[in-house]
Amino acid sequence: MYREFKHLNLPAIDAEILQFWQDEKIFEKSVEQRPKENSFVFYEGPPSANGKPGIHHVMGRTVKDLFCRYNTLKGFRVARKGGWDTHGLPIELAVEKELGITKEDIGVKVSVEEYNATCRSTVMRYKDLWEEKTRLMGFWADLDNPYITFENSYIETVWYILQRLYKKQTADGQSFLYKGFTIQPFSPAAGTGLSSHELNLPGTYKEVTDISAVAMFRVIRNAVSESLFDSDNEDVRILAWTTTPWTLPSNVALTVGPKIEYVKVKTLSPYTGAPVSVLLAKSRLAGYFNTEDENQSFETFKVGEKKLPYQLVKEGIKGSKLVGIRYEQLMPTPAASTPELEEKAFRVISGDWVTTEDGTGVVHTAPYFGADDFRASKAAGIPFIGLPNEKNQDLPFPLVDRQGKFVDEVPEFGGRYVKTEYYPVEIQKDKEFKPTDLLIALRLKEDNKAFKIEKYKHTYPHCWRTDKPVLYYPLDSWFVRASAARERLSELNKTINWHPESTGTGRFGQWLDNLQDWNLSRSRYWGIPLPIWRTEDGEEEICIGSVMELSEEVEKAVKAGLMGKNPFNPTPNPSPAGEGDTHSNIAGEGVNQGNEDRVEEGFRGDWFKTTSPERWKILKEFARGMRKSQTVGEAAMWEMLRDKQLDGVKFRRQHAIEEFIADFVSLEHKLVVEVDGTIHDFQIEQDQMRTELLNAVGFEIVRFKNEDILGHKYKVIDELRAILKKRKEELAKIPNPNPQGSTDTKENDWIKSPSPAGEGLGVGFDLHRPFIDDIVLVSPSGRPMRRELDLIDVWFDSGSMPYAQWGLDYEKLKNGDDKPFKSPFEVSYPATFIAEGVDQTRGWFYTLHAIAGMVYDSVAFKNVVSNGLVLDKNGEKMSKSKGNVVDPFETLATFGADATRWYMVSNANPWDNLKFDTGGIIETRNKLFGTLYNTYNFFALYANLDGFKHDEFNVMPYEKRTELDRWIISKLYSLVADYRAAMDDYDVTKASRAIEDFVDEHLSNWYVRLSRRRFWKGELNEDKSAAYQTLYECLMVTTQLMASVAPFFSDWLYRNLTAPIKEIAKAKKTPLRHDSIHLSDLTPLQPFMVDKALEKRMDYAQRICSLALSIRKKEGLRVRLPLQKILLPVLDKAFITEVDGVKDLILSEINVKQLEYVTDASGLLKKGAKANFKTLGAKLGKDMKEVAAMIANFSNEDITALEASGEFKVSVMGKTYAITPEDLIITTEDLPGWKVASDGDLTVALDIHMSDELLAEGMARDLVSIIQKMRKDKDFNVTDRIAVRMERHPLIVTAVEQFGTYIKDEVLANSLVLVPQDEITGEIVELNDEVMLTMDVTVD
RNA sequence: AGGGCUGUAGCUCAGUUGGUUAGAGCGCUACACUGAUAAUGUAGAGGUCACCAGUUCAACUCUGGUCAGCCCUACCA
Repeated sequence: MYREFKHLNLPAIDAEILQFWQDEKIFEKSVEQRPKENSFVFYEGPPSANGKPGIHHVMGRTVKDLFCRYNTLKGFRVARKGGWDTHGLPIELAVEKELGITKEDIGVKVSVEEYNATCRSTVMRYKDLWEEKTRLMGFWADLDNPYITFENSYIETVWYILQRLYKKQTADGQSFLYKGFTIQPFSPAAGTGLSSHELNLPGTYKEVTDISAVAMFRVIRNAVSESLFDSDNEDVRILAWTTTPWTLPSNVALTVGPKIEYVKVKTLSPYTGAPVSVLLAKSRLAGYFNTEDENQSFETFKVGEKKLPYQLVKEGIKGSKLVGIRYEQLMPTPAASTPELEEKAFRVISGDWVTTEDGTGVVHTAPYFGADDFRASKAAGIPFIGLPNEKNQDLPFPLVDRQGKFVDEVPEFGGRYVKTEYYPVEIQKDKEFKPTDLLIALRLKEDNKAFKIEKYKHTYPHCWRTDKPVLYYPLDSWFVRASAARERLSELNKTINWHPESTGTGRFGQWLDNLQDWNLSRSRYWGIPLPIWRTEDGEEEICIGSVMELSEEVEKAVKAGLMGKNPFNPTPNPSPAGEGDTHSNIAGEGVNQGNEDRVEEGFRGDWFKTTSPERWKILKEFARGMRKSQTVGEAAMWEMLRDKQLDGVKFRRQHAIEEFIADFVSLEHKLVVEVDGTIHDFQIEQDQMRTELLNAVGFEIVRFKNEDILGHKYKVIDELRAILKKRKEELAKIPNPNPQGSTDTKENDWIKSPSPAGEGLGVGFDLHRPFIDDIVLVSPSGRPMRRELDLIDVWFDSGSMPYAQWGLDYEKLKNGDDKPFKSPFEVSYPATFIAEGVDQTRGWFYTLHAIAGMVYDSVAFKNVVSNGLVLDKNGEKMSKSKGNVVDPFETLATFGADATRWYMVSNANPWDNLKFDTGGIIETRNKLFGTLYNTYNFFALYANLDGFKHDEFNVMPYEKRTELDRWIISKLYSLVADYRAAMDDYDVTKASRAIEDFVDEHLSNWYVRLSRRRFWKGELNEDKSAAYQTLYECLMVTTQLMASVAPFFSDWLYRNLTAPIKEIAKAKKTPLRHDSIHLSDLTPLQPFMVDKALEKRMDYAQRICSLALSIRKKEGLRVRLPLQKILLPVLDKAFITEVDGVKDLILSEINVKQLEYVTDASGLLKKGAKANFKTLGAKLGKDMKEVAAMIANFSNEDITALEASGEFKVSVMGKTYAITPEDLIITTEDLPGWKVASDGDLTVALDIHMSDELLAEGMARDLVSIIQKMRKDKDFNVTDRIAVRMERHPLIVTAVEQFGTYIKDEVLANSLVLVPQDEITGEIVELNDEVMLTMDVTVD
């Protein structure tokens, strides 16, 4: 039996199928049953579980899931390893908000350890919700073994990638990973760079009034500039405007817009009256000159007057013509002068970004203090101005230091702050005080270098913390030299199949073409540390590529005495020199046996115990609270001790030891430093006891009072130094008190943070800060190297995912494998397909591409679908503040996953923004799922009645089936072809719409409607069996095609359809043996099943029926009333054969007795002709219109003549054209005397004359209809036989007499009796609006 | 500011290499059908294809510009 259902309940289906998938491990099977070597590689872009999943994630993941499922059906093995993105600013910000701290407080109020531990616990906060959503929406991914970006194995693989970049060199020997600088927002007041996020905080941009200056740069006369000079002694200057006069000493270039038109104006210097010729953009003239003053006398001008006479002497100078002109440096700093600068700088260069909205159309360019300036100068090969830098000849120190002061070498202004706000308030208020910008402006005036000095109001960014202006300033960063790979990346991109294409060529392609170096550095805490260790002077450095390598380097450092112990024990790869082993294997062994001076750092071994883990936890909580309420003295002390400031000794703050919390403690020196606030005066006894107990476990205690610290800082430090030295010596003498203990280092060792389970090296050691910062390596020359404190951009994390998701394989690494990643990397690279939001274009898409391109000269993905945003139904972005966010759980629970998924991909292309409207889901549910469900139920109902069971071994050959059957089969396989083509092209919208169309238009509304009779009429004969088989096949194939987008419903339907034959199918291993549709093989293309001619025929039938029905409608002739004849004008010979094939269908559908064709010969047709513009256009050109009008006026005879002769000549304006039948579209306009309707080239005419017989038959049908209705109202079973008695009404007598048998047959009546009116009881029914009659229907 | 996407019926969307009646579904109005019935059919109303200019015999379609919405990037002398 096939299962039958009362109502469609998609959420219930979801639940049933989810359970089934879980019980039977369908996902796992669907992957594993496919051969490994036939892999379709998918990469999951890792989401962050830090935020709750939204409805847009359902969108993104639907796209991902459906192509994976589709390719699974196609026979590919599609592994989908899940992943989690765990680093990054959003997480840090969330943690900071939670802890109530700012970035500045990290390491002060909260230790880096704690901070990172909180990050670690926060990132997975909503993991459960994510997993639940993933499950409920039917996104198949392996979430049991996800890659997690904070795990050591992930981190070390990223290191490996970084190391490859570090080792890779450009043609001219530059490393792909280098330290450089960029111009970044910088707050001298806070002494820190600001992230763009910080710059976007509200209130950052403030309106301020600055001194602006238009400076005059004197042009040097030479071959390039010659054309600008009119006379020998002419003083030609270029005008450039700035709102930051303090950057003028750093000017190295003037930037002009290449397309902007410039003019030369003869005038006088407003402040000195000296004659001068100035260059500026033509459109900016009005900003500096008044037309009234044009050509006024120069003689009468006096300095200080407003009316400045001028003369326009040269126009039409394109900016590009000015490029290369040299000028005199405006404000030289002799100490900064170099031959290179003199040779290459102080030139006019070109920049597209120059505008003429403000200023003079010439931009003063000081590369150290503006990002655009920096780029433009670099591109033009202009050196930067500044003081000599021994370490890097190419990059001198800027003329402004990090405090925001001019360096001393700057004449006249050295030592001055560049912005007024940086001065203490008292100084700013001083009457004599003048802003530096003003002083500079005055100097320019005096030197005849200023054209206009004025106050200027504009918005300027301010540091949100100090409220003081921000400077753009060069800051150190590590970069990936992506610009060196620009062309190659661009080339590789052209091989990628983008959806939509425009993203690949447009947004992404253009971005690649203008690729800048990738700034990797982030001065943060929670992220992957940069694996570069450097000596203090930066001369020696090492880039680490694995934990194994790090371990080896640590071994060297241990031997050199820079590290106490290697935390990466056991070393799988012992250092070649055997002696290293003695003090690296077993904890505690040998470390402190002599050799006292080498111990400077952490990892002194495990011989000290602090307190029990349980107790420690409680104390830690307590200590955290204490940190927040520290005393002034404690704060001051911490300022001195933190970050190993005191001789590199690591101090911990508020650390728990045994039962106590020590204010400060150096564990390696076993020294506790207590700072006594006022409360200690009242608890002398407790303090005493505490001291004794701590002494007992080997700690020494020093106490300071608040006032000691506040008053005599340096004395305190000196004292501490002395004590530390003493402690060191003492400790060296004490043998290890607990050599056997602490083997259980995982539990006890505070060094180790809760590191996730991993494998291999360094388990238990967290590669994050601060722990990694404790590792000191030794340089080849024997000097200590410390880690560069930067973290890397989290985008690098996710871009490394193709490699890091598997981790490093040390065997391969040792063998020098080029791609030393664990299996199954070799069959998992590059990705065949990825999908992500379009906002990832410059995010994940880029980082994947860039890393793969630079590291392996390969693409990382071959096909990519970028999906758009999910907006609310009004097209507005969803946001919590607007309250228009859609809860994905609610949506899934209400409508089910399938309808939601289907709606999302079919309503609009995934890459277009989706206006999410639940109304659309309802529509999808009703139209597609409802229809299909009805169709299935219809099938199940009758199949069960007839005892039909699909038999794979006894299928009727297609050629034996009816026209209608063969038609729907043809349509079905046309759909298969269209669907596969669209899906192979990653166009799921097209594919899903094709299915909708098939199900609704063809299967339900045509095939099932016309076949209904076959299912419920008569015994299970051949024809009926064919109908079942055909419908079964349609349902089966359709549901499989739907399986990718609607995995639940399709599996449910598949299981219902196959349940009755599952046993046999399994036994005989037929295609239907699979338990789940997701394990089946996609229906192959069946070109032989597709019969386009048949489809065309049926299309005729559908259109003819539609036209005939519309005539009936117009004439008020109900369909039950049979008509005698339909006439079809014949336009070409094939038409007759084509329509003949579907003649019976048409006749029964529109209830007409016969069909006749009318040809020209009949003389009945009235034809019309229209120009076929497509063919005529080329022929006629301009005469098109006239000829078209002529053709429209063709008479019947003209057309007939043309058709007969095959040619017709028309002449227009003296030209003669030959028109062939192909140039005309001939239609039948009318059949005089008939009721006619037409659609395009198709016309039908109906004979609407009635006869008694037709009327009787119509009446019989009306009776059938009314009896059927009564059967239904009375809830009879479909198979019940009945007895019918009805009133002998005069209008029905003929019908009953002539068509009695027919009626009985139709309504399954054993008897049909006409009874006089007064003898009948029963219901009074209304027959076709005319007749009221009494009727009695009972089960017989 | 730069780059990208989108703009077609009240709503959601199709619209092939330019070709003369610009389509579908929903919604609305009217009617019909009824052994799929919380379905279905037919008909109707509803469009300056965002706007302007150009190319062309012919533009929703191609080109340029404008406007609006959104996304990404950048923040300016």
